[in-house]
Amino acid sequence: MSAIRHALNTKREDDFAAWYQEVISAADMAEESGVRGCMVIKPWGYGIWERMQRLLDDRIKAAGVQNAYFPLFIPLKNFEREAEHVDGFAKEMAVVTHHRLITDGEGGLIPDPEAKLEEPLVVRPTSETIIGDAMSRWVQSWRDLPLRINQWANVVRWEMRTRMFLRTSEFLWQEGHSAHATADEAREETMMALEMYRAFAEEDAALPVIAGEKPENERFPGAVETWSIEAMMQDGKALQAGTSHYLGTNFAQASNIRYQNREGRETLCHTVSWGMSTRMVGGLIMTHGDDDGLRVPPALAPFQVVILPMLREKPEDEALLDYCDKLRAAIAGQTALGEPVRVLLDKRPGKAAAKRWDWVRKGAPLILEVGGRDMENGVVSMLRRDTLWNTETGKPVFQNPDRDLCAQTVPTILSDMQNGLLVEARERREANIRRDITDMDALAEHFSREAKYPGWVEVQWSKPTGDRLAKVVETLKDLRLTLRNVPQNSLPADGTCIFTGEQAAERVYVARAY
RNA sequence: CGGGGAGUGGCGCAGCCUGGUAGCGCAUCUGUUUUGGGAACAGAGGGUCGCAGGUUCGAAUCCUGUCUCCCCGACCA
Repeated sequence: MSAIRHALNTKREDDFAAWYQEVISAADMAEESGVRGCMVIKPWGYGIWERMQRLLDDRIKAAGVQNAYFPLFIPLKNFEREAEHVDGFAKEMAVVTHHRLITDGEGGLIPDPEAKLEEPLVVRPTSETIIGDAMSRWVQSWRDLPLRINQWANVVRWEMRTRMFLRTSEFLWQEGHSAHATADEAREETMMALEMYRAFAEEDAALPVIAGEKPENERFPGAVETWSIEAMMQDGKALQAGTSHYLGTNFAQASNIRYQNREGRETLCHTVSWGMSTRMVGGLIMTHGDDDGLRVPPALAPFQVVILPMLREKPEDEALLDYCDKLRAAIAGQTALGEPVRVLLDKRPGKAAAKRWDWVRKGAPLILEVGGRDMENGVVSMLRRDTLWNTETGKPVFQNPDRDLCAQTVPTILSDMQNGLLVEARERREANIRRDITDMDALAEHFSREAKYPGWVEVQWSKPTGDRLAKVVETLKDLRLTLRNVPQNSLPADGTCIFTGEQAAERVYVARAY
């Protein structure tokens, strides 16, 4: 077995945080902007986000939800209406107080004191209040319900500590908002969104997730119930990858969203909100990345196949390019995962071998290198990103299929790869979940070990509330652990609560989290 | 926001303690020879040392302030 020369300098097992950052820069996904907590998303990173948008947006529209757009700025008083909401977000809001700059006389600019806003505007951290305002105008009658809206937008939360994609001051997301006549209907919508996220994560992003309800202490500020999908990263930590909230009538009350029912009585609506963000890109990296960079699931890859002609800057290049272009056209004519295959013929000058490693780091699923000898034999040299190395020789594994057959097999390979990434991630997750820990000592022991991948623990608990829950949360905090969610469809509880010793009510996941 | 570390050509770093002509590696450009698996050699270009003040004849270096990034914590749908 020969040593493999990986495409990255940092290995996951040596320094996971450093590895994560190296993937982002080596795969050319994003970079620091110089503005605190804000990043520049580069074409490859943004292309992946665009794919996520496309696929999730298709699901949103298929569910009958319509897109709209609401303002970036929210009057401060909108926020004051929902007390818990204020508490939850007040500490992390960007505020606009002036609308004009003047020179300070020393070559600089300062806000013009004369141009102070009567009422400050906050930059939206989420849009419940401003959309609630609109909903209060749009909803009059029971016939206007349900009202189901989604917006794709940027939001700002002034976070203390930021990490690219995982927690940035400004991030991109979609937020769905709906108003319903009844609690049952609103809860059904909450679950619809949760299921949509689960399906998107698993089918499109190849990210296995646990869908479940967040405990009381982890609820969205102002929500009655918060549900999430949780994914396990390769370092064993949990990442909340999407949330769906049943808001009861709290926000309807605050924004005055009422309708006249069939009996003519004024009635409060029940509202719902749900969101998924660019954080998903971070989850993708930490789930599918390896020591050679990112591996993009084919459904999300901006380019699923990259063709690299081995150009020599000589007259014969023309014939080679022609050969490659026929290959490109044949592949582009194929359908994989329900869409035309996205293929790039990378004609940039430069050595094919150097470009190959660029695309490996970016995680393009299939790389096809084509040289003069391939052309003579009517074949291509194919490299699969998911099975890159021959561990015996320490060299990349090239296959040499016939050019025309190759085009036809691309869809199968891509769909195998899509499925393979999901299976691999799911197996890794299952191998790192413990379900046999029943007392706090064992829990502490499990997470105190030097183990690189402590993973998650599913425990049984009595679902305490209020102060008793606060005590549990405090205990877990000492172990740097958090309650993740109570999975749907889990086995009923049959033991005692690991925290209180009482009869258990349900099962809940405990993990370190991002 | 607390503790720690760091900002010097595109990237990674040395120089700072003890002030005196801004350096190295990679990358880039040009040339030559190579080239079917991450090329070699030679030459060249590129930086007012994060920013703003101060001390000094002289500041990357010393002092003050400030911004940004990384790690740990606190915080965080």
